[in-house]
Amino acid sequence: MSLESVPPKYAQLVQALQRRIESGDYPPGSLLPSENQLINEFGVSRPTVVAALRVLREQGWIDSQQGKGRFVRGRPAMASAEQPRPGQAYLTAPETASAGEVIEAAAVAVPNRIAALLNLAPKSKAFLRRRLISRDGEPTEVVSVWVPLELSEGTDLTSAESLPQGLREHLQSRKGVRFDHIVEQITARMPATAEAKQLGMPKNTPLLAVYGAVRDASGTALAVVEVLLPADRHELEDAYPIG
Amino acid sequence: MSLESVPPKYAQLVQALQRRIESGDYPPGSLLPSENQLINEFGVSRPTVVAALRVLREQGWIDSQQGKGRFVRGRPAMASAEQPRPGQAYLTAPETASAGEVIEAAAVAVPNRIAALLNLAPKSKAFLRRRLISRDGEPTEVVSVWVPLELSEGTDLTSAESLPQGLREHLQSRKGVRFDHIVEQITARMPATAEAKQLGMPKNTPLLAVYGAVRDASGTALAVVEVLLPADRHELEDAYPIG
DNA sequence: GCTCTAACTTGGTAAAACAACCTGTCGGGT
DNA sequence: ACCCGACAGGTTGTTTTACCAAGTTAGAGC
Repeated sequence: MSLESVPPKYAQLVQALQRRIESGDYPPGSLLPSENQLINEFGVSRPTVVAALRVLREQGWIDSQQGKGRFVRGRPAMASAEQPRPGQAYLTAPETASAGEVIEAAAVAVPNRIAALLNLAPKSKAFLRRRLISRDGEPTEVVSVWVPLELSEGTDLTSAESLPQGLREHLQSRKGVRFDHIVEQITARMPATAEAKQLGMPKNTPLLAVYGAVRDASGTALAVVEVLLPADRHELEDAYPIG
Repeated sequence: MSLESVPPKYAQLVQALQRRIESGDYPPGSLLPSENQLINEFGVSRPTVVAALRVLREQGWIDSQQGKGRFVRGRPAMASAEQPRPGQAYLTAPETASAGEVIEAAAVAVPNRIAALLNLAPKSKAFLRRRLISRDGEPTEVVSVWVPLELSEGTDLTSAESLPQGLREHLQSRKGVRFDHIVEQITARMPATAEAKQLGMPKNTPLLAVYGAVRDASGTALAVVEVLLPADRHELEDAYPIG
């Protein structure tokens, strides 16, 4: 039997048109062939053509205007720039992917900001796992993860060793929770003396602080990751389409 | 004549189902009525039902599984957090939407960072429009927009008055350029003495700086917006789905 | 208890029709 | 000659009917 399940026709059409746009066959700003032309050329029905063009429009490759036609926008610059957001890498990638040492792994009373993000009462406890990340032998970032106590039970988070598995996979397989989205807060403050010393930074330069609250689809907070970066050595970069 | 253009049927169905999910009529985890049930209840055809359910799935309201049915996930926590990103509001909304005064509007030599984002030679000139934004009578942010000289010609950017139109619409109608996406950089630094005075902030608290480079679909830089926020009074918040 | 089938589900394709919108052209009028 | 409206022909947007394919489940029959 043919195990090579062919992709649906509309998906093939999407790929064919993407190739033509990328190759310059359909340059940006030009008018795409009309629906009828595509029907004749590819030998498919109109719903199939429309389904393919809908995908392209939703992905940002083309614009459509009723009565005029569909215009090529070019390869969506976003598609390539899908690099992980600041804190996200530390949630999905295994700890062994980044050089660093675990400097704290225990249940502690949570700071106010973390309590708010986790929907916990102030001064209640949560499990904290904090690592000092190094690049080229120099300490560069402090990454902390707070997890509610009931979620940390039965996991390997207490280990002082680097986890060979990403936090996301670990919690998903052990506790059956599903990460859905992240609410991110970015702020800046001056470093405490101990922090400046840990990071080897001058104590008169600010610290960029990124807080990422991980939630499931219903909005329940599952974990909070905090990334502290010396602002003189790091920036946050990101790209997104305009509505 | 009836000016109240009715929304398409599939859009009405989307709204109806969203209301039922939000009201708890279709609780998260439950099975949505099958396509045939919805066809009978709403008196529409199957493609219409499928179109509505496709929108709901793409927006994250439901999950679908072939052979079993469609499961309610709940209101996507993202939908509400679709507020504009930090710098974006100043590009689309008219200046009159935010209280503030124009404190600079002239062609100036661009700083290095701006030159890099605009793909200009260092020390070349660009048009700068800078405003001091106030909330509740207190100055809170400095918003600067750099536009290449050739794009600023023939526009109202030189006016000291607040523009009644958004920068996006203005440049789009006057110069025919299309905003496509934004590359955003976030960093922190200490304020200059003049900046601290302008913003009425203590000079030992850091300044959050957001740089948004607006580009068209081909990646050509069209403008750069810089937002300066005192870190003790403002934070950046954002939400995004996990890949 | 086991298997197999029937009946359900969603996914995909085809053919047809109408509506809304844009852009020319061809008039008639000034 | 010029301007302006009507109109025809193109485009995309929406809706309907119909059929087949693939995955899941439950019950009939062994």
